Amino acid sequence: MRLATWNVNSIKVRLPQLLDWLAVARPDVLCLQELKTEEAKFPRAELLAAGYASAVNGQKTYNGVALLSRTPLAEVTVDIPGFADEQKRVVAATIGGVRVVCVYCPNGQAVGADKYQYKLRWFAALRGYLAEQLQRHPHLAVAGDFNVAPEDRDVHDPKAWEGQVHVSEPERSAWRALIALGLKDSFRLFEQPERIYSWWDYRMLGFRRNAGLRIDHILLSEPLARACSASTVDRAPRKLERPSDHAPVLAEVAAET
DNA sequence: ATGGCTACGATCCGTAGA
Repeated sequence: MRLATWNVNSIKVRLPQLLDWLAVARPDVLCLQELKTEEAKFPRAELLAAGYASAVNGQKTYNGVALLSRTPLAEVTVDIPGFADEQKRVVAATIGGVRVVCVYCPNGQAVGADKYQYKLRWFAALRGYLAEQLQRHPHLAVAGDFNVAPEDRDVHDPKAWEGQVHVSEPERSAWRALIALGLKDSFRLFEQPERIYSWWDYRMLGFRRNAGLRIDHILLSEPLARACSASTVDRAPRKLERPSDHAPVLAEVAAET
């Protein structure tokens, strides 16, 4: 199974690029974030024509997530059960025996802001949810935009970013609490080149300078991690005209798991 | 120099992203 995640920053604007990328990269499953679109306006028919069924948790203007799959999506659920939240950030489904949870974790805005407190509360709720999901589904993948750069090597300029939102210790601690559930960062299962990121600021020629952060991740439960043969970032879509500020992240997991 | 871009939904600016 080729599993991928991509924050498209508006499904409406990025649909042509998404369709092109699906045809070339041919993931089996793709987690999408920041649709910025309600479900009624989600391009379900266009994606179905391209060979992908979808499960959507949409929202107008902000947030919004979807799961795309070449094979049927079963047991679809939305949001984090028991966590009251107006923002549409989670959709999950079972695909080919793998439970896939697509997440768009809060940005946090700035350390100490109300949105930062919300981010930390949200991560605590996510941890509880994933603990329960792991009990039920040993073959669990959690993919999406986590808005956390786990280590300094995931940051283009750690000194400039020190203590800032996305790298602050409480955020990294929340990340490690997910890892402590028994989830593996698929990207770090392998030797990787240095300075690989998944997001670059639109401003300041961020992409050209490779001034980025690695904040989009695919977490795998231990049985899936053992079956994982590769994990990469595909920078190609970020080079196009009018790109998303995020690049897709992929993980290859052997089919028989 | 603490900005710089992009998307959205409201207008011709504010909110949000990271």
